Amino acid sequence: MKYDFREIEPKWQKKWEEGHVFEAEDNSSKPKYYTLVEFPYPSGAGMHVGHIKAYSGLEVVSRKRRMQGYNVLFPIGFDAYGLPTENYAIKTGIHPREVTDRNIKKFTSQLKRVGFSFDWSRVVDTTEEGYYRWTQWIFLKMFEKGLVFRDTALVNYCPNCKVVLSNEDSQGGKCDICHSDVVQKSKAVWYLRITEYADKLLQGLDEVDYLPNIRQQQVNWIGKSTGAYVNFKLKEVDETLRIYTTRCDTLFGVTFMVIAPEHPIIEANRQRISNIADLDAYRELCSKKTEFERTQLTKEKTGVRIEGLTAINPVSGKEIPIYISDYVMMGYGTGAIMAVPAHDERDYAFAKKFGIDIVEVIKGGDISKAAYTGDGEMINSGFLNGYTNKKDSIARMLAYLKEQGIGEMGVQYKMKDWAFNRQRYWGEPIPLVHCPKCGIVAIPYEELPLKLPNVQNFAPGEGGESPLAKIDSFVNCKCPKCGGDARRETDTMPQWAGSSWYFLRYIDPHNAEKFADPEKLRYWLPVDWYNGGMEHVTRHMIYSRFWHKFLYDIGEVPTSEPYAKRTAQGLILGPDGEKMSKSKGNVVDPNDVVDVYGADVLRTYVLFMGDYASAAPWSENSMKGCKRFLERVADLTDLLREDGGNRKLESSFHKTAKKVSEDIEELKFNTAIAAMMTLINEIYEVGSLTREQLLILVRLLCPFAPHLSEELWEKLGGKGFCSTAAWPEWDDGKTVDETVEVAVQINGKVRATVELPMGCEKDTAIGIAKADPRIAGQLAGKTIVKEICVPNKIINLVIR
RNA sequence: GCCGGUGUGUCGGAACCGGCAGACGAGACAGACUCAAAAUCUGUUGUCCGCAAGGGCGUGUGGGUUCAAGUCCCACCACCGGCACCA
Repeated sequence: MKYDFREIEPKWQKKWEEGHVFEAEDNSSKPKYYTLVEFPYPSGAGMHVGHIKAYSGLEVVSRKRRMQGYNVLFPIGFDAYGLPTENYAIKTGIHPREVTDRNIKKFTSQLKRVGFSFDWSRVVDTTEEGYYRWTQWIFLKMFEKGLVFRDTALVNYCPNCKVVLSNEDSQGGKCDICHSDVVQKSKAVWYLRITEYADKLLQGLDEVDYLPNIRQQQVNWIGKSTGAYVNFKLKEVDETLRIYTTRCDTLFGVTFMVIAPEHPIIEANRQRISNIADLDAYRELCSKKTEFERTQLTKEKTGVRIEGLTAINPVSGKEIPIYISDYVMMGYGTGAIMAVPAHDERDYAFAKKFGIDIVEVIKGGDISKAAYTGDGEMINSGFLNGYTNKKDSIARMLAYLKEQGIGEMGVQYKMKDWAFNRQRYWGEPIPLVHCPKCGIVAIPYEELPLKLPNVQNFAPGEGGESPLAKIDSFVNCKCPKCGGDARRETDTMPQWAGSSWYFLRYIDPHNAEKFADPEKLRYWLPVDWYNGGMEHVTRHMIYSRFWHKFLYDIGEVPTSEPYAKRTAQGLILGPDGEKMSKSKGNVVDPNDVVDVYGADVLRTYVLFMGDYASAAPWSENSMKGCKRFLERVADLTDLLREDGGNRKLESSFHKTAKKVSEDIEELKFNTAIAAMMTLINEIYEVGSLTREQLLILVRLLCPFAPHLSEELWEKLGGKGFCSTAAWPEWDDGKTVDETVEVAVQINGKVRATVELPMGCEKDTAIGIAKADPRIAGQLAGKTIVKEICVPNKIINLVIR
């Protein structure tokens, strides 16, 4: 058959659409399967081949599941709120709504051209009122349950984008959007109390099947540490300085304390501190540093001693100095530490620089040279002397602290609460009102959605306030509680809000009464398989798990975890092996590929190019190999014979069906395709095949190259759509050949191969092997010391 | 520094539970077809010695376990990703 993709691809895309072939059924007796891919941000640049790879994986799984008789939900949508669109709007004056609609249109047509089997009747757009109404609704539920709070705090602020960033969005001290340096700024911001869910998010990982590296990254991100809080009495005032430590058993070795420059105890004791001017100068210096600079200066320790405040070591009773230093962070623990210079590298460096005593409490190192951080016998530690096990000494000290009322066990997380607002226009309005009398008041649920007003100027204000602050008609309102004059919150939600629950909306996208019908949620949840990029593992994944767990706790969803299984695809690199980027000019546009090679070749190639989870460079030549493969499949129609059945081919078909079926489940698409290539190479060698055999191959190929498969299916008189035909079964018994080639080794080196009947007995096999002339030659005049025979695998004769 | 991962031909990459390393694809070389090129088809293609038969060496490095190691163990090196003065 002639392979004319330009004709067959649009033909089948149209037929699928008209036949509603890929739409999920709502009231089905079939088992369900929910496959989810990360919905794209509709950028102006259009789709990228990376999107194609990201979607092709579960596309294949979804198509296979349908053929296996599942009711499959494989939806798509658009995560359309976000800065790039807004920045583009500011530059061009075109409204973000218009830009978004245009981009979504572009993405839709590109996705359809590739023939993805998405359920297009369930498309979700996070910027639509019918959608963000429910984003606001969930937010209000969180507000109601006390998970939303406002705080003035040091926040990550991007001076270029003029927005507050969450920790997750400012990794490495760089703004995630524009990559400029993030600075610390004191600001009133909204937070979601995600830390309240830290433990649940950690424990939930045991219930799900995530790739190990994904799981590990989340564990690290949550960063749970178990330790103790200890209260240090101050000499001059009746106050205590509370610290957090993971090694409370080293308390006898504490010779000084360090607090973060922002620690409130300084403000509280200004009059008492004799060198307050020095402290202020140091604090001023720190506040100017970016987070990045602060964390990069790992070698040289700086700090200032607080004159006028002295702490007392609660176990030794000794007076110890207190310093401020920027190596202690206000955002972790209590913002204060007990320093044990003998057994902590940072404290050691600080003590050396400031000439502070170093007291050894764990034997094993040489503290005149360096801090010793290993294990060993406790010394100089009163009642802890002689302990050699860290666990025991910590337990003993914890008991003591509790008994004396000076401390207790504590848990800390690296994860921080989620800064949940942006001073931007293109986002969900936060449905809260500031009332001079009542404080912060939620707007009533019935008034949702709180619509984003239409504005002309999208630029943020110079003072970093939201463009919405300039719209009086939006800002001025009545307090829902007391009816008095009030002002609306003018910040909007961050980009990650809409994507935190979109997988729920797909289940019931047109519901105007609820975010989704509970019955439908019960049927479809959890998502059976979620695939996306590694870059979302610590942000979107954590956020959406948090929202879902919250909804579970208030009885709105039936499962505690949203995603049963999570995998990630690797990047597609440019032909030069570098990450694709506009500036490098190495970006491949999927449209260009489809124009020249067709969608089926593109789809097959992105899955064939390498291990799905690893990065691999684009190679047009390699793609040509996939084109040849599909052409050779199309040409198989020339080899059809009634008697084309050949014993060898029959087992090859069974083997291929098994291999393709199993590999798809493990995301090993490259070897699945290789198996089909091997099969057609064999068919060409044999020279003929039957119609039934070709129909098997066509169905195996269908998830990868569905247009060609449909065309062949139709040509061969298959019933209905190939896409809904039954997935080929295989017979394990028939995947086995009658004979096997077994390698015969002498002293571990292969010297011959012999053809043996499958399952041949050991003695017989060795007999045949010895009879082989080449083996016999080697054995002449030697003694056989050992004979090893693994049936159907190998024979090894050890001789002397 | 900590956590995770990777290291195999010229390239992308295969290899189940330890059992013939290099499947499949690309590239290269040779041949067929062609006036020619492209496309297509056939063959060769880890490396070294050899006319050949055959043999030696080969999965980042060094050791080890085993009849047998890309695969297991120990030590190290390089690269990639994430976190990072986290107390």
